This record gives sequence, structure tokens and C-alpha cells, in this order.
Amino acid sequence: DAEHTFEAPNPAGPLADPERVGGRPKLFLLDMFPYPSGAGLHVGHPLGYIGTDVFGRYRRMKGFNVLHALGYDAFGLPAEQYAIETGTHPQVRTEQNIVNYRAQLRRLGLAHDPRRSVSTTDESYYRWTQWIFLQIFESWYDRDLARARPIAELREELAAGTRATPDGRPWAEFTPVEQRRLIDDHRLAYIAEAPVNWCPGLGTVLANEEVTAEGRSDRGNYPVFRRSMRQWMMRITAYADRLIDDLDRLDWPESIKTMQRNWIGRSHGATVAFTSGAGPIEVFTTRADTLFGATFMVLAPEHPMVDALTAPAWPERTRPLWTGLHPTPAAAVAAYRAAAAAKTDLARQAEDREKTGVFTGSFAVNPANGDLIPIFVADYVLMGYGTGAVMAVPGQDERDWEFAERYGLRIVRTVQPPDDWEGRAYLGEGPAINSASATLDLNGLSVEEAKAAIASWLEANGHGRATTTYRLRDWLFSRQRYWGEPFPIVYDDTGLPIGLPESMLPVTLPPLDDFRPRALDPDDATSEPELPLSRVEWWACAELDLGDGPRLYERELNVMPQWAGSCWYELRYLDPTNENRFVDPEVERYWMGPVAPGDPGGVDLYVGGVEHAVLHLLYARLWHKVLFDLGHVSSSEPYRRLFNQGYILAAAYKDEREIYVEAEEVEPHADGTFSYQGRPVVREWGKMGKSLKNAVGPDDIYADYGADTLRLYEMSMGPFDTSRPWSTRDIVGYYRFLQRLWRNLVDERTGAIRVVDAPADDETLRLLHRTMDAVAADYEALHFNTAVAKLIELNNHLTRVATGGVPREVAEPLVLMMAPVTPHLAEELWASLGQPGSLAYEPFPVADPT
RNA sequence: GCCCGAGUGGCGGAAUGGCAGACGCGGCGGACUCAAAAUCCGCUGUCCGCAAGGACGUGUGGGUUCGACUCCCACCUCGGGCACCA
Repeated sequence: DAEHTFEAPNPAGPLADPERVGGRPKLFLLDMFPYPSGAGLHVGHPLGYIGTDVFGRYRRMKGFNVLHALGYDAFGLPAEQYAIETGTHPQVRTEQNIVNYRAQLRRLGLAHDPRRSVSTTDESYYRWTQWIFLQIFESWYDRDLARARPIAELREELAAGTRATPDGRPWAEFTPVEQRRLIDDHRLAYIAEAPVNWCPGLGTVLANEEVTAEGRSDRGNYPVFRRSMRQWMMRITAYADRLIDDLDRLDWPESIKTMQRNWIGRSHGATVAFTSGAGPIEVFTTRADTLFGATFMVLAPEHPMVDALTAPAWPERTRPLWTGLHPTPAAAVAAYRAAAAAKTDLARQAEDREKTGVFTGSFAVNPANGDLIPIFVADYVLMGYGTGAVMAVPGQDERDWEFAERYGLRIVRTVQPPDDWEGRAYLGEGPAINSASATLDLNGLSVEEAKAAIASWLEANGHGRATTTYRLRDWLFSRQRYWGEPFPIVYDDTGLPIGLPESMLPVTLPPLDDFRPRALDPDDATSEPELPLSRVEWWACAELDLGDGPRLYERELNVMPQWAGSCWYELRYLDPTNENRFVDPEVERYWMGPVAPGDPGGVDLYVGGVEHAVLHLLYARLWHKVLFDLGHVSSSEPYRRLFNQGYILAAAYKDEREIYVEAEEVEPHADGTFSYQGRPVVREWGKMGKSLKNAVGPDDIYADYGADTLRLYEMSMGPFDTSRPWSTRDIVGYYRFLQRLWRNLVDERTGAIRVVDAPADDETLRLLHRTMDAVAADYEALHFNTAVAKLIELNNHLTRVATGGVPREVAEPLVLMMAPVTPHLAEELWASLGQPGSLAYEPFPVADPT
């Protein structure tokens, strides 16, 4: 039955077919699944899908049990934005879009297992997204064991006294609410009042990863404001080390690994305590060796100690430059803080990095030499990194040098620069200088030696210790929108969150006609988010029996971010109809389990664009690691091998207002210029899509040339990992090739097969075997463009020599070798050659070694 | 500024130490046709030459090697990522 050709058997569970699993090797192939946008597919979308399909078909012919499926990532802002633009409900819109996508993709002949095509918006899917959320909510990170554990175990340890409470009080003396708060503070999914990215234009807060360097929203390009709000967070920082270290075990492009490493931003250094009138001020530094050169301190404006450090009056002879002409330090600090708070990240960028700050009126003691050093507040120090305070060493830090110059602060070099050094702060290697006291002498030591020496001195004297900090922040996980997974969380009258029992899942998204976020002024930082789900009064407050009789609870009214569903979809592909578990453990072990010591396991090949380097690919790793820690999966990473396919680029045209015009309607001129509706436009190349108005739909291509030609063309345009410009004109060459191939094997007038049983000549045989070798190697290496070139060569040779008919011993392997790229044509030829059934599982031709 | 990646005909690209330009587009010429399309055959890096043939040629400059698109050094250009992260 052709309908079931590409159904991959599981070893267990509802899709089990142990006989067909047999002793075959397996291949789990995965594409980054699409958002089913209303605009439909363009020819750039399926490039990756075709590539994985060719590879999957090839491996199937090599005897592999291949799992290849495609689902839909349909929750989230893009789907909702589109629904708002078209005035249709997201539910309706999403269903229509998926139907449309399925139809368009079906024509491409992708060998997917249709039983496994899930949508993140299906109740049967997001029930498990909520279930996994609860697993995360009900877990904490045990730093000693470096893994997540069930929260119940933390409660037991606290109750038994084997783990101390933060303030040392016995657990039994905590009130029930205090106990819950303490537990909640340890959860991997937790609620916190924290600085977040508030985007009024989208009506929601956003994750750091969704905000551009310009301080605008990744989607829609609206301004984003830093603001403190109470939100759900995921404790991704607990996993920072493992997320970095385990990259070494992954077969991923080095560039993506580097991006993740940079995003996590691990720095080894030391925290050093400086004594002050308000108590010790902790700073983080990667250059503790320069401690003798710390001539002032700087705190972020939001630093909690700023108030306590603000002196009642200016010390005598404080320079006007330091006071900003304010009568008191308090006035100066208040004015500076107000100015800093009013700035968006955008404004901070626009200021061109000019360092500003204000003196607090108080001093700290440099522990190395006992010097009294002034304490400043300045916004070039960020509260979100390290301790939010720095020891300023202008001699060895460019930013501190700039600040010191501007405010006339002392500069002491503690590393000897080369003789010809004409620069300012010196960051390079050199012997330590000016770095000795009665108890410590670093002079003459190299940077590394000095770091080691001072680390032990700090530790021994109680002034500090070695520490590691990360740029990575916890993941902001709630959104003030409608079209997302509801949290499986309710609140009782304490206002503390309660995870719903598994029996109450799914918490279905209630129908809501007025799903739009309230229109807010995108530039108004002070506006408040409004939760669309709060409009559903019957739902927002629910009577539930959570074990102590029916009571009223408030539901969580935020929804999950669009990334939630994509954090685990590959696992659901494995066991899409399982109603008892998100995935059967045996099924997961079969498809994703580690195959050797040191192998993290995971999907065998994951193909997608580079744009998810620090979003989806980081979040999915986090979820997977939590599931691994809790024993729900055997693989410690979701994606063993990652491959970034290139993009299809297309010419885009901008008019004199810098606005893109419909590329299809642009007219080229003989002199190389272009015009649109009579006005001149300028050409550029960019990723095909709606925003550049340069999308080419697949339907015309299907109509003119057929799906096989489109597949063949996209695979031939260039290396799989390289972006390449679309050129409709070039397609005809591959169409001609397929026609030539057809005519070589089939008489066009009679429809009779042009295959002869006579043996092929030696030259043809040699070429055939060379081709079999090379094409297999190319498919294996994802070098589809060169595989096609070699098949064309073989066919061109046959066109020349086999005028009386093609020997069967050449025709059959040629058709089989074509099958991964052009399956429709190959199947037809295979049938014409008198072969029964599909060639999908025919062995791929193997070259005769002689 | 820092970190990646890439520069080869008119165009997309091939060759990863061994005949540079496979394969495709486009172009030129020819066959078939009343004609056109389709198809088939031949040519198509640049320069000199009627030709045979010769010289030059993989961003630029150097180096390693019997031999370099390929390896090394420096630079230029383009693309991507990060960017007050202490």
C-alpha cells in the first residue's frame, strides 16, 4: 500500500512493528519544523526538506530504518500577528494554514511518515508541553551533583535536616507559607520580579534572545524597554556549564557552537571584597592581578548598595566635575539614576559610549594596598552582569581609562607595556609593576602567575575567592498574549503557584473571540501589559479539587512563549499517539539513545537555518537536559548532529524611499538598471521572503516543470550549506536533463522501453561504476549538487553511445541512483523497466570493486 | 573594535597538493523545419594568431613544494555573528 511506504516502524508502543525494525540500522532525520504562515510556501522554504528527503531516501535504499516526519510550530507571535492582520481567529487561521502547507509540501514528494506530523497547537500535543513544564516546575538544580532533581527530594532533605536552610533555622520552625516560598525559590521554573524586556508594540515581554542589538523586538521591530516586572523564568543559568561543556561532544558547525559559547559567556575570574562604610562591596574581575591598579570603584545605578553608600554631604574640596554641581551626593545620585532609567537600551547605544557617572561622596579600601578609592555610580557598569560593581583599573581597562580621563582619576599601570607602547590602557602580556605591599609582592610576575598568586592571597586573607560568571540570564518564559500554551498553574489565596496534577491536563486554551492584545503606544515605556486570558472570567477563576476538597483558585493568565512547543517536538515525533507518556522510553532509546561511551545521543541529523543558533537550539537543549536528569530520556542532548543549510536568495528591489517593491513586477533594462512602475529601483540580494517582497511560489514551477525538476534544481544550485540566488531561468537545464533521461530509456512515440539485454561496452561500464561510487559518496556527504552533475554526465554519455537502446545493466542502476532526487520519475521508469512495486527499498547500486 | 566564513569564466558553481573551470544557465554556429518552438550536434576563460600553436589566468603581495584554487604569512574586499560583559 503506497500510503504506508514511508511509515517508520517503532520497536514498541502504538506504532510498533518489531519485525520491520529487525536488525536494520536506524536513522532519525529531522528538519526544523515550519510556522505555518498565511503567505504559504515559497521555493526557499523546502530547500532543507528536499535535502533531508534525498538523504533519507538514499539511506533507506542502504537498508536503514529511516524516521522522517514534519510537524508544525503553530503557537506564538507570528501566527497570532497574522491572525490579527487578517481578522481571523488564530485557531481557524492556523488550521487553514496547516492544510495549505500540507497540500503544498505533499506535491514535493517528501517521504515523511504522515502519522507523526504533529502540531504544537494540538491539545494532544500541548498537554505534554504542559506536562514537561510541570516536570521543570517540580525540579530544582542540585549544584553538588550538577543535575536536576525532583523538588520533593529537596523538601525531604530540608525536613530531615540533611540540608540546611539559608538562615539556619530548623525547617519545622518555618510557617507553611515560608516553606513554600523557600521551595519556590529553588524551582527550575519560578516567578520573579526581575528586569525584563517590555515591548508595548507587541503588548508582551520578550526574552533577551528575542531583542536585537538595537534594543528592538526581533519581530515587528518595535522599541523594547527595560523594566522590572513579575514574570515566569526558567533557571537556564543553572545549566550554563553543561550547556557549554557538552558542545564539545556535538557534531555541530563550529560557528554555531561559538555563538552559543559567546551567548552563555563564561568568564573565569575572582570576586574581591572592598570594605566601605556601608559594608563590603563585592566586585567581579577577570584581572585580579591588576588589583594594585584599582584606583576607583564603579557601581551600576541600580546597585542595591548605592543608597547606603551615598554620603550625606560632599567631602571637602570635591571637584565640581564629580558632583555634577548638585548640592549633595543624594541629589546628584538621584538625578543620575533618573536620567539612566529614562534611557532605553536604544538611547544608551546612540550615545556613542561616552562614559558618564557621578561621585557618591564615599570611599572604599583597596584590600591590596589599603588605599582609599572614590566610589562612583555610572551606567557603563551593568547590574545584570557579575555583581553590578567593578574595581576600576584604568591602566589595564579601556573603559576605566576613558572614565578616569574624563573625571581626572589616578591611573596606575600594573603591567609593564612594551617600550614602543603609545596606547592608553594596556591589555597585553608583561611583567607586573607597582604591585607590592607589606604582605604581597607580584612585581615581575607574568599575568598568569600574578593571577594565581593573588588568588591564593585573596583566599587566605578573606578578601575574595575564585569565581565564574556568565553573560547568560535566566530565560523569561511568560508572554502576555493569547495564542500560546496555558500554564498548568493555579494560585491559592497565598498567591503562591501550585502545579496542577497530571490528571487535570491538558489545561485547554479557552475560546476567546476578542483575542487581540489591547493596542498600546509602542513608544510608551510606562504602559502596562494586559492579559488577554483575563477576559475569560469563567476560566480565570476555577473551582478545583486538589486533594482537600473543592476550592476556588486563580489560574495563571500568562501563556508560554512560542519556543515552548519546539523544545521537545522531536521526542513527540517518536511516539505521537502515545496517550500515557510523552514518549515511550524504549522508543526514545531506540531512536535517540547514545550509541557509544561519550556519545550524548540525540537526533542523527538535524537540518535547519542558522537563525536559531541561540534561541531554539539553546532552549531545546535545556529542556532535554532536564528530562535527561529526571530519567525521562536516555539521551543527554537532543541533536547529536546539526547541519545548517544555506538559504535561497533572490533579487530584491528598493525604490528611492528605501522601500521594497514587488520583485516580480520590476523591469530590467539593457543598461543594467531596473525600474518599477516607471520609477528607478536598486537591486540587492537577500533571503527570499515576504519582507523583501521577492518570494517565488512553487505552484508555477510545479505547473511548468513538475516537482522532480524543482527538487533536482534546488539540489543542484550549489553546496547544501551555502546560500544561493534563485534563478528561474536556470531550471530549464534540469528539465532538459530529465527529458533526455526519459528519452534514453523510453521511446517517445511508441512508449516502448528502449532497454536492451546486450552487455554494455567497457567504457560505459567503467563510467557506470565510477558514477555509482561517486554518487553514493556524495549522497552520504550531503553533496547533492555534485551527485547530480555525475548523473548528468552518465546520462550524457548514454545519449552519445547508446543510440540503439540502453543496456539493462546500466539502465537499472541509473534509475535507482536518480530515485533519491527525482523519486516520481524514477518510480515511473522503474515500473517501465518491468519491476514490480516501489523502488524505495531497493538496494542502492554498489560499484564492482574490479 | 573582536570572533567566524567566503573571494575561481558573462552567471550559479566543480576541483582540498597532481591536466583549473566538471555539471547547468547564457552566448555563438550548425542539423531538422516553409517557419518557429522543441530536440540534436559542435564551439564557448582572456590575449596574440588565418591556422597550427603560444602567452597569461583562481581577490592582492610574499613564502613552502618537483608541483599550490588547495598549505603558511601579510593585506584588500564582501557576508555573518558579537559588541560598555569588568
